[in-house]
Amino acid sequence: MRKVTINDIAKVLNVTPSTVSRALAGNLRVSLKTRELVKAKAKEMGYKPNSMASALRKGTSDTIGIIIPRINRHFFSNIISGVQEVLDPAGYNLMVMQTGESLAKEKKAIETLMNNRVGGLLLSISSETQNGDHLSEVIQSGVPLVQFDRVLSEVQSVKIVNDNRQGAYIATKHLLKMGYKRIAYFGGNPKLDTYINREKGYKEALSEYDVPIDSSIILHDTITRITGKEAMVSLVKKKKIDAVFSAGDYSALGAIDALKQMGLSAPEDYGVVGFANEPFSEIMSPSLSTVEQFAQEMGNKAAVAIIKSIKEGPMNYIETIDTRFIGRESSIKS
Amino acid sequence: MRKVTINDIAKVLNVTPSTVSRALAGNLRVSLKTRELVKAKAKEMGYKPNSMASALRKGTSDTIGIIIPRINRHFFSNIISGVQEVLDPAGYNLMVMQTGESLAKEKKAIETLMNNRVGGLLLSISSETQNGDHLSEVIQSGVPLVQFDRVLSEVQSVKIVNDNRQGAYIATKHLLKMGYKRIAYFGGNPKLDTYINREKGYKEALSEYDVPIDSSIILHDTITRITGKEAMVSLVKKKKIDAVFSAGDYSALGAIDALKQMGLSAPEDYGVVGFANEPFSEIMSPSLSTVEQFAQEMGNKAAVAIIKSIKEGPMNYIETIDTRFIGRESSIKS
DNA sequence: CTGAAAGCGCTAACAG
DNA sequence: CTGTTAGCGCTTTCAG
Repeated sequence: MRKVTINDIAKVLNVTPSTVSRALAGNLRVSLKTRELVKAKAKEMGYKPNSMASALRKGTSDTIGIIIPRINRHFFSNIISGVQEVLDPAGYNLMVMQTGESLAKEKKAIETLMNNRVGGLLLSISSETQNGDHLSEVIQSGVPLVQFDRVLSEVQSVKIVNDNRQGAYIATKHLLKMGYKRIAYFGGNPKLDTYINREKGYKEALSEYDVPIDSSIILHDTITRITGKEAMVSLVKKKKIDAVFSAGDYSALGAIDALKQMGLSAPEDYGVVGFANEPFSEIMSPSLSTVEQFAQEMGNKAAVAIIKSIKEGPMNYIETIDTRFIGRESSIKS
Repeated sequence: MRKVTINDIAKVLNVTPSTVSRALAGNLRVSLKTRELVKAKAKEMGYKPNSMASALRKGTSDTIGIIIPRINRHFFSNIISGVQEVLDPAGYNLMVMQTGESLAKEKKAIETLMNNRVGGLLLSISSETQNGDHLSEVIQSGVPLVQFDRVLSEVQSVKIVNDNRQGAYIATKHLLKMGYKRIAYFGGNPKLDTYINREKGYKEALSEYDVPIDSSIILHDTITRITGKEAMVSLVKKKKIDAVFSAGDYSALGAIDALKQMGLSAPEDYGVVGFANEPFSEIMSPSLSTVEQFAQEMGNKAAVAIIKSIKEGPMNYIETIDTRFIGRESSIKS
């Protein structure tokens, strides 16, 4: 049972393949009558277009590639969801690649996607990625690129990012308003823009409240539950702080683990605020104050941008998405 | 800057495209010397194979399609991760489609994937899907199919499933061992095999302990946090139960919400066990006893199966993955 | 061991 | 409004 092609339809209808192709594409240059005739026959014969053939001929496909560090992270899977929300009705498909935070895998993913002649590329770099050397091929080939969340500022492309500075700023300010004064910062990879900006926002809030910045309570690579817990134990023992703003919910959770273990509690003894609004943050006890990032929205915007770039050619601008502070038990003193 | 093709390389080297093609593919019928020569030249010229052209010619691609209800569910994103773990080193790519639990979208996803001439199809059906009519095209075309987690038993294909019966059985048995006697069941869509089997396991355990099965405390479509909470409130008020085995962690969480709201607690007043080992289940308070499903492993197995089916032709067998019970605070009386 | 030739299925000038 | 022609880039018989 060979697949039916446009040639088969053409023969049956005594027209040429071109006409069938045009009719199927809804080209107005073919008469309404033949258009409908062709479409009906195609359906009747069970015709399925061959995307490969079309893509080969056109030199580009309706598939968009997306590269992310890990798919099983709530934030990223929601972005994907948001991307598909837009791509799907527009007739584009998504090919998903994960880097697992490895630059080598990122390079390979880009290569594979380019070999597949994707119509566009959505990228959130791995934590190992330091520059855009491996993207030159993409740029030169003219395949539109949209970076999101973790972006390389040096690379020309649309960039969709959270306002990490603003999010950290309001979170820290909230702690200050609540009366906490010696607020530690738990950050991630200090080379990533994401964390650089969160630290910036944190410092900005402190300065605004004339709280001196103490580098001994500003910690990097303290972003997991374990490292957050260890850091908290140490800081509490040294009596250095009365609150933590953590650039991630997991390390904030670790901080709360530490408090519980030491017989202390939030918000009474120490204030704790996280970042990301992970699902567990609402459910844990005490519930965790945090900063919500609109992943779905980021996905939507990235998708809209890539479609626009495909249609109108590569663009180059930054779009920033506001975050929202969510006050919960861990930081609100009654 | 046009892309360099196999013809370009052939010209430069004064050989034919066939030879280049063969050399690049590592065909042993071409001399080692030319093979290396071609490869070197290809690299030098920045040759990138065109997957489309190859796929068109061969009639099938190295892309595998996967269809899932929602990507932003911990369970499914972990499956994808597991799938890629295997596909990636084997040289296959993944195209991801979501149905959002809609049959119409599932049909469309299948069509798109078939139009893209995927080499194989991984599928976990939507909750709306009742039969495999829409899969006949896949089966007939000879594209290998592997179903996972939510499967249609009538459809011939490899099927990778959790042992839902066994998971529910051990979870319920655990509650019985802890001394709970009147155990409610919170289930999902009663037409899905997944829930049918969980209910089966639940009943099996009860029978084993000579506990009569009471259909008034067996609830379906009670799988969200909200519905779980409502159901729990109602059952507690009626004094019908002393424990719940919930076929999902969210509804178990809802049950605990209900208890808290009524000034009751687990495990003292009521025992609660969930299913899925969602990340929050460990973090919430009381921590939730639950059944762990090995999503990553399921992904691995599905990927292995699809590769095997691609190489050796469609197969038809069921593979069951054991689940593991995790006892936590919500059900362990001291 | 290499070449010649054909074609996968579709689209897009160009012509009429 | 429709047909002719050519070709996207690659693989694969069939020859030699």
